[in-house]
Amino acid sequence: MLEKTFQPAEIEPRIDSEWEKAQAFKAGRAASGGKNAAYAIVIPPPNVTGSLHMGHALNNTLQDILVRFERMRGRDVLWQPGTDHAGIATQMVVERQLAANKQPSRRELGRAEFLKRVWSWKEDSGGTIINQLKRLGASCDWSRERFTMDEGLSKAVVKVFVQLYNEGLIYKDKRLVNWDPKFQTAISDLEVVQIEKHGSFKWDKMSGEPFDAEALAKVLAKDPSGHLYYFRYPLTKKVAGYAKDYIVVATTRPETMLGDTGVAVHPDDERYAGLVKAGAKVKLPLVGREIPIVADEYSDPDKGTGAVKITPAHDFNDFEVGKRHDFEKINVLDAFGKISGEAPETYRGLDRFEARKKVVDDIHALGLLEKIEPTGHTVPHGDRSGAVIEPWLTDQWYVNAAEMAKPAIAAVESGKTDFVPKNWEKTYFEWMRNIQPWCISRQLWWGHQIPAWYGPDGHYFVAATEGEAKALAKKHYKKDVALARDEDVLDTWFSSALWPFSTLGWPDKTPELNRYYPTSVLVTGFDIIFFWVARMMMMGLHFMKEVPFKDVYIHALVRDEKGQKMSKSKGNVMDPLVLIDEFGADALRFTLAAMAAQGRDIKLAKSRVEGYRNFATKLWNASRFAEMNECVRLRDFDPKSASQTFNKWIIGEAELCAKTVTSAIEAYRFNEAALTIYEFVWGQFCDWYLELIKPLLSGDDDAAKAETRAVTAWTLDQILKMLHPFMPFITEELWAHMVEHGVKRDDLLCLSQWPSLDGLVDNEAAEEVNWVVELISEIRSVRTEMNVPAGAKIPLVMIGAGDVIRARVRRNDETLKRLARIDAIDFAKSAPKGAALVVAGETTAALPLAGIIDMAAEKRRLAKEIESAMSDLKKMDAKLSNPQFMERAKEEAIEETKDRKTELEAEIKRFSAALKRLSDAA
RNA sequence: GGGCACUUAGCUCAGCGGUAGAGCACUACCUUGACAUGGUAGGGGUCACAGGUUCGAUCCCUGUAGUGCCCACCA
Repeated sequence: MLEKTFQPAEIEPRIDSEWEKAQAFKAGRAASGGKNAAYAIVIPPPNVTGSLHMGHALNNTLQDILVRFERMRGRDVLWQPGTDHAGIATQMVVERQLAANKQPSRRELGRAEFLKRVWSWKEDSGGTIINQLKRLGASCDWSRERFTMDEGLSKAVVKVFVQLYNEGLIYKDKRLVNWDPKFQTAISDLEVVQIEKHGSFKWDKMSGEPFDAEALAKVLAKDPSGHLYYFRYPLTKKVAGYAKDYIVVATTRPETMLGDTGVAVHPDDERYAGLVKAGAKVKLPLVGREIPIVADEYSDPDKGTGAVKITPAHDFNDFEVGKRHDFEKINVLDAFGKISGEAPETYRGLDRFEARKKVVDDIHALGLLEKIEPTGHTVPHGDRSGAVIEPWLTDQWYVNAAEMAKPAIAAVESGKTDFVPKNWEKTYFEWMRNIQPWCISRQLWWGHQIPAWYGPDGHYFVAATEGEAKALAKKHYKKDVALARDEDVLDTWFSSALWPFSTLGWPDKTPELNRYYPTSVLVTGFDIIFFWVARMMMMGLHFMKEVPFKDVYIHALVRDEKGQKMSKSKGNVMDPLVLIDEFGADALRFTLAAMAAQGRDIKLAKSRVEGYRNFATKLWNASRFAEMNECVRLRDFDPKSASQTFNKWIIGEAELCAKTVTSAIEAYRFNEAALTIYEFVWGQFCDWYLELIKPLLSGDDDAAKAETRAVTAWTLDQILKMLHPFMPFITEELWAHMVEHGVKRDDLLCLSQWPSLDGLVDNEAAEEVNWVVELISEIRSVRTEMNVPAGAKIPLVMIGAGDVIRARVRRNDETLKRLARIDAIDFAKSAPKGAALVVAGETTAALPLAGIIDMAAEKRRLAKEIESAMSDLKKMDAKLSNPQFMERAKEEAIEETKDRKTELEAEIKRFSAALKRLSDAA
């Protein structure tokens, strides 16, 4: 016997271990067939440092639905799992742990020892998220778990790097990068987040406001906070036709002036034309360097003073301007964001923000601070470190992304890869068509070390192994030399970009690679379209000559604990594991699926999860009911053999449900699929079918009873199958449980066959059941309105019933009596006196309640019914009397309107007659 | 500055060219032999606003307002 309540915590681990024992999710189980039989998804590899958050829960629930669905459809499914080494994140975790344990720091340990610690951390605690995914029910082929830094994948990374280098698609360049002074590494454009800063302080020297050093210190204490500082740069000599002996430039980053090597004005800016023509120079305050004033289109006359200071080593635009005018690039910052040796001595070693204060202070002391204006601007921050990013001049490795993007763009244009929903293509194209070189080197230790070796003169050799590099070096130098390997590692996303083929064994020609590439679909959030999807497209097309996936399903984001969308104050930040503990994995999964409408963010309400947990309980109890009534499945039961109306009806409804669910999942409309099965289970199977058949199950018609039991069992089977992708645990449990009582099953539900039902819909049966349902509902409604006690049994009189209705009533006598709480059913030509009227479609009935019911209440009810019907009728009439509607509307729309009109008229007639009778009686 | 969404019941969200839906919350009644994590019956919405297209708009188009996100720029 099933327990009375469904206990997810009790069954989930057991079911999970059964799946594992059976190796149910192993790829290649299904009968082989051609390549079309293969269905593959690679998991977006979570960080090894990660723990399951709502985004993972959603992402993996959707993948699992697809994968379980296709597995049941007989496809050979591979869901490839694994984790990402997550360069910065992991290195940070371990460094923090060292600090917490008062152990030597990373630098004190040295690279080799530190990496040993990271690996040991990874072995000990790197796998938590995998177990959390299992708790969610993710049916990955766990035997194939990969890690981006395992041997095979590292081999792929090296091969890709070397080949791209040899093809000229990877190169080394000295240019400005986004430098993170906290981690002392370069990061890519994508890892920079812009944060708005707004200043508030305003001061203008020309206004004569007093402004002393103390006031200045207060302002500066708040920086960096969005102030624009205007500095006077004195001209080296007076220029005829230019009134002042200085030029004013503005900056939000005063400390960079130490690296200024020019001033630019617009060529058409007449204010400064004389200065440019005269070849004027300024003497850079605090530094003393003489720097030129040049004309450059970059300068915008409408911004600031129209004259802009140029710091080629610390600003992306200035870098370009500097290149055009051959300005010197003076690097005034070091890797830690401190002022470097190239700046005047008094500033050296100061932190950049301390230097900022001192520069402004000193400029002010020199009388060269013209004004301070508040301004709104965005400041780049590292997405991981939160530190203010500095554009910094360094040597880094780059991928020529623009070149590699071309086939990746073409593949989406031609539909080889489709985005679902389609509008994400636009985002993809927009970024891909404006793609910048991808900086792939990181000054970290944890990651794939770049396979480049340097000779004594700095000449470098890119090769898969040190041996090969040595051979190259020998050829170059004509002798053996000592080589030093590049210290840097690759951007984590570099290895992630190879994931769809590296996990399948590439560069070896494995059977898996042949069978499962390209994969069927990638399921991911839009936040990593650029980081990951685009790069997998580029790498996949380049190395496999085929797209990595046919579809990209982009789902909504469940805003995370950072709280931008999910605000902590509202208390709507939720931990999936807590929800699983409380309501079960099935309930959480079902909730996420039901809310996964395309193109919307998901904000989760806990009550929703609770509601779907109740749904699981409902299913559980329906199964209990089946069990109690010995509804055991028959071997080779043929649903077409059913003869009872209710049975024929539910079988047909099951078919309709299965068709809708199937097509919805195929189209990635998860919410539609989930809600369809929900409605079928609760709204039809439980609310009506199980109630309708109770008389049959307790009746004496043994044949009908046997059939009904078989149909109940059969329908429950279809339900368990259809629901399984959404709620794998409870369905698997119920499926297994039935084995004891029914036909023995050899297989797990997850390996059974998806319902493919056809030709089972019986319209006559459906019509009769709909009639029964409507009549019962109407009777109940009238009972409530007439305040008939819920337990009281009352008589029912069918008014003016023809043969069809009489037959129906006879067939459903017990059902009607039971569900509408009726004690006797009679037939009459007209309603007895003092009866309440029941109208169900074309059927009229009466509840003779003389003496029980409140006549005034019944009159009010009838009047209300008439009023509402009249109002609807008016609308129908308006339509039908509109010649343009009759002329242009669709045939069905007109028919529908006419039918409705007829219906309403009949209703009004009946209600009016009833009302008249009541009034006459009174 | 460019782009993409969103605005529907008290809350969280579906939906859709032709009688507005779900979950939760709410009201009344019901411990009826599957289920109180339940049952029955209800209440609650001028589908942000203004125009337009259409026989007909919550749905399509344009605009307005508000909200959110992405990209770029920022002297």
